[in-house]
Amino acid sequence: MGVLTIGEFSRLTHLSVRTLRRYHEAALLEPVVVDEITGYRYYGVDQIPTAQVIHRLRELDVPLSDVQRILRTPDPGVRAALVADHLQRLEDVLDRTRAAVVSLRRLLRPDPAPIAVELRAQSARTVAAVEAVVEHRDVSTWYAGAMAELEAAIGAAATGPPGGCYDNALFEQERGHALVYLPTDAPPRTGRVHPATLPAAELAVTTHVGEHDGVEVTYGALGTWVVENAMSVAGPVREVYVVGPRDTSDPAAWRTEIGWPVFRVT
Amino acid sequence: MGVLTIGEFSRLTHLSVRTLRRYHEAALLEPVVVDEITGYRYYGVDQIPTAQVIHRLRELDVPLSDVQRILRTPDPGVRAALVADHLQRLEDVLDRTRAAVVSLRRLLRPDPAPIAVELRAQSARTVAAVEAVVEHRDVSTWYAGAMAELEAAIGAAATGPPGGCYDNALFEQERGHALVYLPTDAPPRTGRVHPATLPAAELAVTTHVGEHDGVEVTYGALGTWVVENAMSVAGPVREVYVVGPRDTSDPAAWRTEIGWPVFRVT
DNA sequence: CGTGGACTCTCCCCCTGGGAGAGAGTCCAG
DNA sequence: CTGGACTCTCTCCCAGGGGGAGAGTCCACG
Repeated sequence: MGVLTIGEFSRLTHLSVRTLRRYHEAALLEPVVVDEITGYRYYGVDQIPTAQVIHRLRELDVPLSDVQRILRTPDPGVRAALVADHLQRLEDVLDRTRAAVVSLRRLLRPDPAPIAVELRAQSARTVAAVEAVVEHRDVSTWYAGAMAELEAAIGAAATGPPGGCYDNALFEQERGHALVYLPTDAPPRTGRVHPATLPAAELAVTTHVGEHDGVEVTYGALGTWVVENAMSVAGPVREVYVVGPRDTSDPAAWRTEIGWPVFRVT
Repeated sequence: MGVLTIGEFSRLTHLSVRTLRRYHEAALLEPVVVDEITGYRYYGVDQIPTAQVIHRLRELDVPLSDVQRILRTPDPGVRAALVADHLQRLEDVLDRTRAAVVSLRRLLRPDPAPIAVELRAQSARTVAAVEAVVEHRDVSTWYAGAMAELEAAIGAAATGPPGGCYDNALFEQERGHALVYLPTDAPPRTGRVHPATLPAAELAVTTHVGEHDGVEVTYGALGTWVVENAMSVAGPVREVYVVGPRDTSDPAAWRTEIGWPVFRVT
């Protein structure tokens, strides 16, 4: 009478018995009754909607811990916000997927267009910057926010195109230090914006043309050039968005200057 | 000279040292030289593009084994086909994601609209069918192909709307048996199309209105009804696409009849 | 009132694709 | 020649399950 064995509940919810046991263990979906002697789990019909919510969230790759947090939230408004948050994250994943596809297509094209590389002794410069340790997957969101803040603080007082400086760890591991800047004569200190000094460095510089998504391919070509010219790379890479979405909405016209700190090897 | 330690190669490719070691172990990306005494790995500059391809494929969640297959394929055409295959799979994932979002929104709506359920003693019927054991994620693709084949074989001779019969395992585990059919008087046997008999069953039937994506919610409601009426569910579920994309392109008008085999419990 | 088959329990090991750290060995520039 | 940076292998950990073994339980039918 309204009480179901795990097998019945499994059939009704399209969740496997094993998965239900795991959800019990994770305190995500607890049976209404657990027989103390036999250990048998018994579920109630009213748990079906909850099970379905879990099922859908899992299909969206929401971690179990976050599912739990969502379920434990009583306020429907807050709950909807949490879900919306995850949907936003899904959007980001989608963006990265698109970027990877673009890169991949470029990589599979048989013509490795030669690139022009220039060695440049970059002296130190002070700029208005926003910096943080960010997750790799959040970079694009973070960049948008940081750049908006910079634009608001500097705006027309910028003395050149924006740029960024990204730690290697950001690419290799899940998180790393990132800094974006706008050059200006008197960097203010408001909100996250503050003055920062980009240290002097010997840079190998090349220009990537087109959407930013395919930039990894150019990185590879630049790296190859560096090695073949008896040098090695170091330090955080630098990018200057010479022509970007600020300037034109046509991605094909975008130009990104990539600078990689190098040092001569014997 | 053109030979890089793992650390240098890591910096150039934006793959972590650990990951490079794993790719070596998996025979995905083997260093050009491995020092027999020290075990040090040394990579060549010419391996950078390969590393980048791996990196992008992994971002698209292509399993390492498939990455290996792609890399081992010498013919660029075949290779492009393999990649296209994975991009298709990505599309499917996207579809499922969309479906999950739709379901989720429906689930989070506070009004659980009551459903009309009818108990029906369905007698056995013979139909023209296509059946297979399919992966859950491939269901939609498979369905489209199977239904196209059925339409080609039966076409106007169909005596009713198409339907399907899906094993529980298809939902609970990763794969399961699926059957789609078109009713007709004299089922032919061509290609994958063959006559099949849907066994007699006592069905609890309800109608799901709207896109098929939200159907799981209706399943839950139907299951609840069944249990609350002192019955239990069994066997593979049956769906009849009473009004579907065959009939109108307006998803809001689609009607799917869901039939769940039931039996009375004492 | 048995009993047999279906169901369920727990426990352990497996998978993928990594991350973290220990402890020892190696490379090379100053 | 020495110290610091780098690299080696090894083991353990994570999520989110799948698979199976071996034992215990439930229940309908005879």
